[in-house]
Amino acid sequence: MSRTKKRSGGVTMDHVAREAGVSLMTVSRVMNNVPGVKASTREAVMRAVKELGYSPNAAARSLARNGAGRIGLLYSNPSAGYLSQFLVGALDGAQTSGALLVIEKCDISPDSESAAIGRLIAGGVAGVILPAPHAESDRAIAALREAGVVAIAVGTGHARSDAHAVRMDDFAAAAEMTRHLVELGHRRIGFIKGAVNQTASVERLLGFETEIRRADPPAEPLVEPGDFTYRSGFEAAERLLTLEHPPTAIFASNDDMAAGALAAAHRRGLDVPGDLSVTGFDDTPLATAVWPELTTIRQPVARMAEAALRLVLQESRDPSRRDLRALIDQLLPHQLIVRASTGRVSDNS
Amino acid sequence: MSRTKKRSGGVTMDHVAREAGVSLMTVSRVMNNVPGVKASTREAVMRAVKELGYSPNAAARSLARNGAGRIGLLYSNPSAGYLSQFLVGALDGAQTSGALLVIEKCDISPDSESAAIGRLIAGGVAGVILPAPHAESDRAIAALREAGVVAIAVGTGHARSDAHAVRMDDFAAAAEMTRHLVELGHRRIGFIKGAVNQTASVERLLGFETEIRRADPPAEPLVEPGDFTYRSGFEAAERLLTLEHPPTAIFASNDDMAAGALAAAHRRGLDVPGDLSVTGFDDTPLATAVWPELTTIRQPVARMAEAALRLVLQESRDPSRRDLRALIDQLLPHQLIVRASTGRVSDNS
DNA sequence: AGCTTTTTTAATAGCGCTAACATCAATTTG
DNA sequence: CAAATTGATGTTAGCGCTATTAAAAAAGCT
Repeated sequence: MSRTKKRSGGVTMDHVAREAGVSLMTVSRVMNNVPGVKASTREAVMRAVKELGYSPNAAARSLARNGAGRIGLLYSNPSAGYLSQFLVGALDGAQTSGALLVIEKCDISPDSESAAIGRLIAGGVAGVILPAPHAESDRAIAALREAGVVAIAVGTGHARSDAHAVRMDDFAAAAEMTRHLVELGHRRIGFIKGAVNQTASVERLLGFETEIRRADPPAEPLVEPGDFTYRSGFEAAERLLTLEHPPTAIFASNDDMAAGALAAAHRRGLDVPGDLSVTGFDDTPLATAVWPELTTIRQPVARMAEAALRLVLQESRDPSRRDLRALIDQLLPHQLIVRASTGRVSDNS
Repeated sequence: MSRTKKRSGGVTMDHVAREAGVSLMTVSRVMNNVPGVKASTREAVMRAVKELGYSPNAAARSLARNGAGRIGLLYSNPSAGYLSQFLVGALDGAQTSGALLVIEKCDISPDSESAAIGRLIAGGVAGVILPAPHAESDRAIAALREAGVVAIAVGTGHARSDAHAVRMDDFAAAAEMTRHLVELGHRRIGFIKGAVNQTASVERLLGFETEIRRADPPAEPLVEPGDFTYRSGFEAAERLLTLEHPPTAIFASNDDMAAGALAAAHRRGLDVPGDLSVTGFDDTPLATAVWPELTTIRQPVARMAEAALRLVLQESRDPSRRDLRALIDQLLPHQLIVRASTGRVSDNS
């Protein structure tokens, strides 16, 4: 008696149905774009929806669909830019497609990963999106497969034989970046590798080496290890810059390491790009938060997340194809972003 | 007939109840820590839960609770570090407390904000968390109030009279940072302001000025405008460093602007911290991704998000207090993080 | 013992939505 | 012209969980 309305602002399908003068089911059909509704009816429903400001209740939908449309996302790497963009993309996609994201955190240890995967499976998700580091985990993917859950690897270096993949062409992008440097006249080029357990790192290195071999006049590659952290980039650059014949350009496998290289150069009093060109990879927010702003490769992270979401949804909808395993490998376009950190090689090197 | 189990991995309360030999409702009570369950029963249920790897279905729970436990989060500012940390904190909290996060994006325009708020309300959330820029929006908070939805402002400069607040003490933190610089011997200190429409910016400036006035021997403040972007920090620093008597330290109101100041200093060939100390604010990942790493204030973003979540949940549970409006203002502790970007003032300045 | 008061447990009715089937008119066909 | 075929909509039965009410068991009182 105290509260007149059960819930403020709770517009349900029932209201819409009444307003449009149709049955509940028709509204559901319209909301899900199911064919077999007369155009005029559909329009009337749409009008009612707009009128009442109705928006479907994701929880109820997920429940009714019995888990289809509920999809998991495993993350571990709160590495600023990447995760943030990825989450935003995924959330966006979830909103649009009416999916329910179940986001599960874990750290890098295999145990923690397994536990998280277990929780996801027990939670009854239809599919799981595995970004960056987890996309390489055979164990995780095997567990998912066994449970009959669709797995999507995002950001791996190449397609997988046991899961769908959404990724970019790391090889081509690295080659493109290398060509950019070669065209600027650089012939002694340092390369800072990424974490070795990620296939994307390998592809980037391969792209670099392949393109270097093509250079005419020939170019000399100077490869240093790294692990995608700022510190490792700093240290690798220090090693490169203290060589007897230091490189005139450094190609770091990601923006964090490029920022480290930048710092190392500045510390030695080198001007970028006057004395040394530096390039990154990924185009995280960091790329434009350092000086000079980094020439880098734009990885369409948000779009990848969205694509992954769509893919899970689509694949989990019809279980028929599940075993035929027409594995999908979706490649998204990247882009070379030339900013202020690269320039023509100077004469006095 | 083809699929033996309705859904792979779908462990429901029913299973747990059967396993533990109790009724469904008892399991629910145990899961929600409702008192009135015999200890031995509770224990048996817990064992069954663990045994079966049961985890409650957030969607179903949200539905059954009729929206209580469904809480909204409005974001707009994909500014890398902050959002990422905030989301992680909120998602974490949601997981623990069994809430269902409804995340809604909008851009900075008032129209877009109103629309997003409208969707949230129509979605029947019990409360809405408003981080950084939206926390200042009177319009948004008014709309929420009117709909009877609990609003929590996060990261404002001071408590609000119309919404609960979760925040840090920007004034005290800025004063603390200023004291740090003064103690290092700096007497000409530049300050780069944050966006003027955020009260936190004002508090930080006030904290700075108050502490400056306390300095003995007296110190001279040099205040420049900024808007929390890297570029504005760069430009403000350029202005400061081209003064006839440039400052020996620059206190930027956030890390992005500090990174800009760092770049400006490097460009002029200044050594940090040898010739110039630079400090940031927030301790975003950027703080450790520049060289030298920034002395800054650690803002417990993730914890703030979690606290906000808890607060919404708690407040929305009993609507009785809703009108008494015992507004809560929860202050979370910050921390001065001293890194390599600040040092004792040099003699030859 | 017989009764009321406290615990503790069980049963029932939805929350908002969708899948699957049922219905009913408007066609088409033998 | 009755029967079979469409196309558009309506009905019914849950999805997994929680609130609420009813019931049973345990404990306290005269």
